[in-house]
Amino acid sequence: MMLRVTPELNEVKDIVSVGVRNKWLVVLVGVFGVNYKGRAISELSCGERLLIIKPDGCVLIHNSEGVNPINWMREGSSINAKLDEEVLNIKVLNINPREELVLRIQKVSVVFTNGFSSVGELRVIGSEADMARKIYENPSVISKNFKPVSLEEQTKYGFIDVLGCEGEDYVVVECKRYRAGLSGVQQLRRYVEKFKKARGINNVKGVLAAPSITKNAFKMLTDWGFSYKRVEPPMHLIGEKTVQEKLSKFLHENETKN
Amino acid sequence: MMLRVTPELNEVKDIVSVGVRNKWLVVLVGVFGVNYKGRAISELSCGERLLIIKPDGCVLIHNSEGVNPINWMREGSSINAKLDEEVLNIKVLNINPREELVLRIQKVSVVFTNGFSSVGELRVIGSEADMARKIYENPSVISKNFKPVSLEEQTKYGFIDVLGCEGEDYVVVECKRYRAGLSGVQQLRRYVEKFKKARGINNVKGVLAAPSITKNAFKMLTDWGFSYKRVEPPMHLIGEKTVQEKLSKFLHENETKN
DNA sequence: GACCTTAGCGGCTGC
DNA sequence: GCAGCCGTTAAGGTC
Repeated sequence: MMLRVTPELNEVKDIVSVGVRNKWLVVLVGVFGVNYKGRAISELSCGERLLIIKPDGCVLIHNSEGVNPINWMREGSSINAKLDEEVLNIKVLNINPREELVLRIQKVSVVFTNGFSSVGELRVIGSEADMARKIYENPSVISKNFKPVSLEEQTKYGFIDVLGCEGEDYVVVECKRYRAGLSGVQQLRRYVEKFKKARGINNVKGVLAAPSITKNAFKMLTDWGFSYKRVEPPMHLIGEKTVQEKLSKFLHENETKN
Repeated sequence: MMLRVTPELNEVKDIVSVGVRNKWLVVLVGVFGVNYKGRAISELSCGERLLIIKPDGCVLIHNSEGVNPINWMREGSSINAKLDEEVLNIKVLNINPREELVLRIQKVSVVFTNGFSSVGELRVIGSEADMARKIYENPSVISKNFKPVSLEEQTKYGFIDVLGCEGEDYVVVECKRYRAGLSGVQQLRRYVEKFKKARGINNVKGVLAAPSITKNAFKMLTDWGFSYKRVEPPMHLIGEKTVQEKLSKFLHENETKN
């Protein structure tokens, strides 16, 4: 590990270079400005910021606020530090897409680099796919006679979350985890139209399943003859205990399956 | 500033607490696992990771790879560190939406906290709005007779990027900065239909302007009687010099306007 | 590789 | 506050 507090810029250059060459993690707090040219152009004037260079070569520049970086480069970039007079210039290059980031570092309060390799797996439950699965397993939330047929069925025009039957009719279900908006209604419309055309039939219903729906979306939906079904997503404001039980259950099931 | 290398966990607790209380930046590299409960549920097993707590209270947990954090909490969270036996537990709470993040820290290689306040402004050019402006100012990229009427008409009939006329007809233009897909076609369709209905007219054309278009999207577009116009976005693979000129020009114009 | 989708999307703008 | 939508969107899956 290498670490310096309020270092000279040539020391910073060395630490950054070593970190990058060894594919270590580099963290730097200092005063610098940033220029980006690539998919867009941006100019960020000088200020105190946090620079992170990860082992995979991606670069993050963070402000004092917010979850997202104010500037960044994706993995696989080439990184080069050069001391020009009173400024340490770090140039980050990517090909495909061709883009370039230049940092003009004036002052550094801390910099360090260290070997860094994350292991460990992230497991998430509560996605939209989980919601479709919930409907597939509890078809009565759509209607008494709804019989699900397929889940996440791929078509040329996107994939249908749940497809099923209701008596003589087909039913296409589009799920939204949160309040459904216009685009969800249009997705549903697209799937229903394509399904009708592909099968040469007309008895296809469309259902939008979501915990709630915007006013405009509801109007559009009913204008087109579709219907809305209120369905709570798998993880909507459920209490501590339930969550714990669900998580344990999920993890257990997952482990026994593998 | 406070900084420690391979500290004891009680020292870590103190540094984190001081940093959070003072609304400083906190950076920590160590071995820990993470549990999240809120909009979804996730479990991240133990591994070496980077923790950042920003002055605004948002929390980022980064892996050795990728631009995005593997776990995070948005600003305004309450943060509490507690030492339980051999583990330092940091609990982060947010209300609205109610969510909770728990870190189980086992080992720390570096931790520091420091005052941190970013100033400086980010200016970006090359967005979709810039593309609409480009079309508005160079209407011939749509067609010889195209006469733009309004730009980013964001309220009346939806967010129409560019609205214009072509002889007797109205033309609705939807822009995409990158290869246009199905959703872009649907947006266009929605705007055209809305516009027709609002005006009670039928002579409305729809044009999708983008550097390229997917095969399916093109089929859908033509099926519905709309057309595609290849338009390069403002910043597509342009050379160094051009970029510099554009940026200077843009900045200059912007400054003289203000 | 093209294509389509979701995301604990984030963030912004307009009402 | 809601609603709609862009993003240097990113990341993941299927065909």
